[in-house]
Amino acid sequence: MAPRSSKQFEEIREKSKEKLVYAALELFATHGYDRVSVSQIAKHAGVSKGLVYNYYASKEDLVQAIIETYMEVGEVLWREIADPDPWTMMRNIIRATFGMLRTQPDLMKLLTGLSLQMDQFPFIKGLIEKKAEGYLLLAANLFEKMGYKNPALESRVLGALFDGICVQYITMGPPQFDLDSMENYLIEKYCNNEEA
Amino acid sequence: MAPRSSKQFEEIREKSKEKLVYAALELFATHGYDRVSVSQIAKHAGVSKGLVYNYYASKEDLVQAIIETYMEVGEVLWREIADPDPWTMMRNIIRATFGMLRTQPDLMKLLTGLSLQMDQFPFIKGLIEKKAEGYLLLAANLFEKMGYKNPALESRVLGALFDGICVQYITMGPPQFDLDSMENYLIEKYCNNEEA
Amino acid sequence: MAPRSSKQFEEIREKSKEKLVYAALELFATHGYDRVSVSQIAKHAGVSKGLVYNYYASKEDLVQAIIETYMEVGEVLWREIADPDPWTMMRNIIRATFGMLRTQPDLMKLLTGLSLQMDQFPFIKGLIEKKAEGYLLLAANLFEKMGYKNPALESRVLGALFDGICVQYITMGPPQFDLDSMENYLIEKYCNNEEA
Amino acid sequence: MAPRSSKQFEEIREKSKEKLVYAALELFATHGYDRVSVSQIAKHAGVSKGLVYNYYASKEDLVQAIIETYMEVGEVLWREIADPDPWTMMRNIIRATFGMLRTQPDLMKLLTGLSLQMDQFPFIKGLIEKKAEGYLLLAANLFEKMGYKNPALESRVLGALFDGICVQYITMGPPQFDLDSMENYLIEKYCNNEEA
DNA sequence: AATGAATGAGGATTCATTCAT
DNA sequence: CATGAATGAATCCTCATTCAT
Repeated sequence: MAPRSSKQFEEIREKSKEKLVYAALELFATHGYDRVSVSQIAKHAGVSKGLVYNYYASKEDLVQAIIETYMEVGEVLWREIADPDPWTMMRNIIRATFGMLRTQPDLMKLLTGLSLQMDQFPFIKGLIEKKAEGYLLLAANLFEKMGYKNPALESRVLGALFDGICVQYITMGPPQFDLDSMENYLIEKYCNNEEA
Repeated sequence: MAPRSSKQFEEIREKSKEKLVYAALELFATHGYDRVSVSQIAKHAGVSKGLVYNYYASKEDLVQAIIETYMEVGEVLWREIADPDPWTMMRNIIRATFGMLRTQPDLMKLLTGLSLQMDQFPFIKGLIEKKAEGYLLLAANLFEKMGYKNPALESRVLGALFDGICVQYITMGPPQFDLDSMENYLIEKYCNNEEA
Repeated sequence: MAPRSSKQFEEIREKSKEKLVYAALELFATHGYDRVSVSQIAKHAGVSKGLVYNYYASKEDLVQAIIETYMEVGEVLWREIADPDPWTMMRNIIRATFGMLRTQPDLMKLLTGLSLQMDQFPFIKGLIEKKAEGYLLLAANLFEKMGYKNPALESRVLGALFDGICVQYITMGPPQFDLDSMENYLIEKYCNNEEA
Repeated sequence: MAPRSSKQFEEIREKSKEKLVYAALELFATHGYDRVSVSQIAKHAGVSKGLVYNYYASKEDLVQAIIETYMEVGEVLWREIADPDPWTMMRNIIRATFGMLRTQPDLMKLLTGLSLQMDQFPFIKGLIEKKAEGYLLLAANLFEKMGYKNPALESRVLGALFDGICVQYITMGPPQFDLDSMENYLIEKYCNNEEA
């Protein structure tokens, strides 16, 4: 039997890792990090418990990998945001945020849960802080261009609103919480040139 | 030699329970329900592990007791809300909400964390749903009186904003997140008769 | 208030002890010594947990007291056994044995259970051995007078039969296991002069 | 480097389970189910505490497995019982019963102990009842063929005798309680064609 | 690369027992 | 005499992690 090429090995590795990351995200989001055992994850992913430790040094390492993996996926949405017109750019931001919620609800749920336990997960702390800072600067700048009186505060309000929508969407779910109307409302409110 | 009177016992009981509930709330809020052991709670409260089970049938029973205890405390703030003028009443609601956050940040943190695991804590589910429903009706009614076009949606937005403020205040803390300016902003925005 | 006389105290003591012993026997027999907690016993007896330790040094001390108390009660049945005629005396023994089962089923159940754990309850070991020895001598002597070929063996057989009846009566209970017909059968079989 | 084959795993599993079941039976029989901790069992078996739970969901699950395992072993003795001649068949039954006691004294002890706590161990209840019913029918039928006047009662008596012999053999042990002479006595008494 | 047997620290819970009043 | 609050050792069980194959 010819030895597998290293490329083949790489493929196998990636496939297993993907299965694991996906299964873990699903379980973590549904039941919470601490209520899910590594065994459960392995079983859900259809691999052996030991394999998890072939790829990830620890359970905590695994969450970190999950978050990095899926954040990356989500970040694509943020790349197309820039626009010379602040109202248009604001609309892009809102669209990206809601898009994130729609395409990655599990990731958002996991992140929200972990962010409440930041002292237990140091890597989360850094990540969240960096994101928040970036968003705040960006949004404040936009609000300023749009002529708002207190851009810093305004961007905080919008940030809080995004978080709140996330929490409610997570806890109440689609049937009761309607993302679409909320999104339209925000776009109408924040992206209308006449408002200023 | 005479046995203690039942009043004496009652006092002792209450004192111990208070110590426990207080210590547990603090730890749960800081580290999350699943990361705190009953031993840690007992040690933090300065009593023995076994005593916890003299008063609470289980760890879950304890959280429930915590929530009931401190909810009651917080609910006082909501009793003085009613007012014939909708703008005044809205201001009272905002004040009560922020008051809650200021006086019971630990409770809010605990509640937020648990609400993300509602399926694991059935009693939370009921509690949150009831609260949310009550708030939504009340706020929608108010917004209608204030002449808003879409009162139902508007009340959802404000609700999400409250949740978001809660999350941000919890995760970022007082130095970085300024409750006061946020409160003033909201009052100005929502409770100004001229807006309509 | 005049101090209670020591006689009154004695009466109170006896009443409490009786309540405890009775409650404990009932629970031990139903659920087994190790499955019953001192708290349960106290509650079942309607007294406080602490009182148990006023009267008995330990849980084990309590079982011992139970057994002694109720053995004494049962032993009355064995005092009237003697009779010059061996067939009559044998009938008296059988009657006494079945009487014991009928009047003290709980005691018998407790004893049977504990006798299987003799190494854990040393006092039981002594007690059982003494009883057995006494019975074996008595019965062998009787069987000899009645003309049986192998009185020692015969008395062992009857002893085993008594034990087995006890076990079956305990496990299957009155509706399915009929003590009366069994008793009559034994009397007919063993106490009939003509058999020899 | 290659993962073990499932056959290898099976062997390892079976070996560990056997060690556990054997160690547990020994301890349960000697000290009683409730007096033996899972740790003790693991230590006695020479494995870790955690391994017990790899194979058995709970301590109760373990007893059940023990009983099933060893019952099976014992039941071989009962397969060769059938015989057209009722006296011969009766002798086979007696032999099988005593054989059980001789080869599986620990199992018999465990079963006897648990049968006194049937309400705590539902699976025992079913098992015992089924066995008893089967035996009673079989024996009654035999006694009828042998011409006994009251076959049902007679089979109950013999059943009780078996139980009693079991209890006595268990509590007194081989030196004092002689199984052989008892067995011979019963065979002589019950399996002699002339008696009828 | 993949498996699952094995480990043991740690967690929730129970309970006999003590003791101040 | 009587109470029940308080203790902590011991128990059952879970689970992250290691490792031989």
